[in-house]
Amino acid sequence: MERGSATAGRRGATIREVAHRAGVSIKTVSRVVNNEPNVRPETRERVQKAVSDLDYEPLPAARGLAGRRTFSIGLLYENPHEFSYIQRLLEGAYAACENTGHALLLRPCTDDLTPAMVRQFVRQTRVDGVLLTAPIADRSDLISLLVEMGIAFAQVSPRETNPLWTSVGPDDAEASRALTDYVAGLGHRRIGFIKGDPKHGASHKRLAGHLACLRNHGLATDPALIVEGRFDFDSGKRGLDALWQVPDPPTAIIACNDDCAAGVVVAAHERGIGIPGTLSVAGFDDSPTATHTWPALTTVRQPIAAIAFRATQLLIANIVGEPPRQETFEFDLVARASMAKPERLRETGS
Amino acid sequence: MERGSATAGRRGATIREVAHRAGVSIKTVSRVVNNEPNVRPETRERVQKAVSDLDYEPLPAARGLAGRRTFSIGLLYENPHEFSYIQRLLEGAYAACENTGHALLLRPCTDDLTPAMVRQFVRQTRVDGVLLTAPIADRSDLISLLVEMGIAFAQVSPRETNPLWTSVGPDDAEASRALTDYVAGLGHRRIGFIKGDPKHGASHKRLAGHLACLRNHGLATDPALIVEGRFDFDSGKRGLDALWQVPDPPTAIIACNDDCAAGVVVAAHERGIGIPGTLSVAGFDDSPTATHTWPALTTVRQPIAAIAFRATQLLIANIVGEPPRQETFEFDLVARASMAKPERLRETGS
DNA sequence: TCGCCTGTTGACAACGTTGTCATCCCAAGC
DNA sequence: GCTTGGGATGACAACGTTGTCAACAGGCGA
Repeated sequence: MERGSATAGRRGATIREVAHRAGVSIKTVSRVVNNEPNVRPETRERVQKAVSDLDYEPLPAARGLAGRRTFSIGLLYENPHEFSYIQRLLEGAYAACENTGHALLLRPCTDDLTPAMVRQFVRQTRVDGVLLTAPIADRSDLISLLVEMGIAFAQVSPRETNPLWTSVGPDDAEASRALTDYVAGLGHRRIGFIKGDPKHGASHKRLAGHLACLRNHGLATDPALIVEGRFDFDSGKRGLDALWQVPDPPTAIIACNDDCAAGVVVAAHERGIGIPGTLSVAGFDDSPTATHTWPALTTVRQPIAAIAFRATQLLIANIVGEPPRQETFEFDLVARASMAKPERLRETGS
Repeated sequence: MERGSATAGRRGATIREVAHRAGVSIKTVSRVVNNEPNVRPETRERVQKAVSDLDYEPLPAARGLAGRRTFSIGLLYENPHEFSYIQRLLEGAYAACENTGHALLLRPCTDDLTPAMVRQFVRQTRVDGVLLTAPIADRSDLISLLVEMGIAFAQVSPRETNPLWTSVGPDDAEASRALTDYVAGLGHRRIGFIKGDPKHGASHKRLAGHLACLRNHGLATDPALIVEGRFDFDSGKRGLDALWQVPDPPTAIIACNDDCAAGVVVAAHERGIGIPGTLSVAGFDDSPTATHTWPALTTVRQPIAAIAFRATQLLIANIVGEPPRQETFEFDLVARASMAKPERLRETGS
């Protein structure tokens, strides 16, 4: 029935527990943790061992209160008028936070976000909840970790929804179906499809929607017309190269997103393929890129900012005890000049 | 010599002072501030008046410590491999924060960030310092506010540096001079220039560098060749339209950034102007756009992430008492297919 | 009239850390 | 041997808020 070490369980060790284990006062632990001078190397080492043994991480709130420092800095920036996927995400999430007085802490990463990194982020910042954006939203290792840590989270555009967790996303399968339906409706019979990064749930849903729609139209699904890709410009160029080697090449290509579609457009220009005369092209997202190619891209607009806003709202609600919810957002088909009837039809049609 | 109201000065009112002024206990203030039930409407109103009179804002650290909630949520996201200006900024700033255990709090905004909004952000989050990114970096009203509040800040890519404040940015004037030098070196004599948004310091520095270089080359500076613009695609299209109406149109156009240059390229395509045959085009930034146009853009690469990283480092150093510093970063000229010798020269030259 | 319940309010103890200051110890200088 | 000084350490009081629980007032039914 000790004083300090009573709450060693879920909530993480306190400075008192570290001090007890190292056989020093809490002040000395504080000195070691803050790299202050005047601690015997031997003592320092002993404290450091206790710190790592107990996986101690100082509580920012306590530090801030006692030390009159928050260890946080603000980043003010002005969004340009047209902005990228991630900026739209931040915009929506920030707006939701602003309404409720919550702060938004970023954790950008490149490919290899490990559970250990997420764990450290959560332990260090002590955020109340976490927003998991695609493709991270589908990382089951991270989800298990958060569940285990008891941290609320919300998935933005996950591959699969789960009634246990809150998630918000576009209806990618339906959007893809609508786009393919539009393309087939123009008279295209051989439609190429460039897949997205398999890490993203959207890639699979868009492919599924596409295939389902082809079946509805009674069109054969030639496997040669479905090629690998990523959500970037280069994969679009490679995609066109691959599709143009097919004996009977497509008259239209649906790329996994606008950046990829832009790659198709540029690669087509390089080969002297007329757009939309010889080849029609479409993308997804209605990103700035979509109107910056020549000709401008037919695409599907997803309300990313609104999705992030809603996900953040639901996350905050979940933190204060509301049950998790799953929501889906509407999309808009945006027809532009990159997509037209196939040449044969146009010649005979009018 | 009262207990609670001794520190009413700089640091902001505490709950105790509000309670004293409203003639209630601190607990009742807490209830009102947190919208808890069971407070007489009359009492609630009295407290609210005291809150606004004293401009009271609860201290997040104290709240977090007492209430076991941080009122903050984390946003995890994966940067695509090529990313925009702001994403590069965030990337650099986050990396610097990560090294020191600081948290990064966002404050995105659209055009109209007022001092009141910044004040509220700082009061609410209690950040130790603020990163001011272009174009906000040049807002003297915001700078005065921060100085007055005693909040450390660092400017990223400001128009002017000041030995009193820390600032980090690219050498825009020199970069612009180098680019114009390169263009003139190819033999272009009539060079169009599309200005950037006048809110950005970079716009002025780039124009100044351009003009200085023209003088060096002994080229006349035809005012008709300098047109207004913004840092976006549409202003590039408008810029080309304007420059193409000049009696003796330019053989090369330098746009304020890559998005703008992309607009020039697309507008040129629409008019059937060959690039780089009839018209050469260059941009600034080496953004993803630069390689997504056809042909790819000659541009100047600025190490935005590195700049943001360094600015954040210096800001944190400044917070702990280091003197402010001003630093400038190197640039790289990136030559691509959108820029070549003017046609006349090429015909006679080889 | 007496309880009892419910709505309102406040006193006080956390919360986990850092700042301040006192104490102790040891080596160096006289 | 005694003093002095400084490095190492700890006791204790903040820091500003929320949670807990007790106290109190007033309305209502018995």
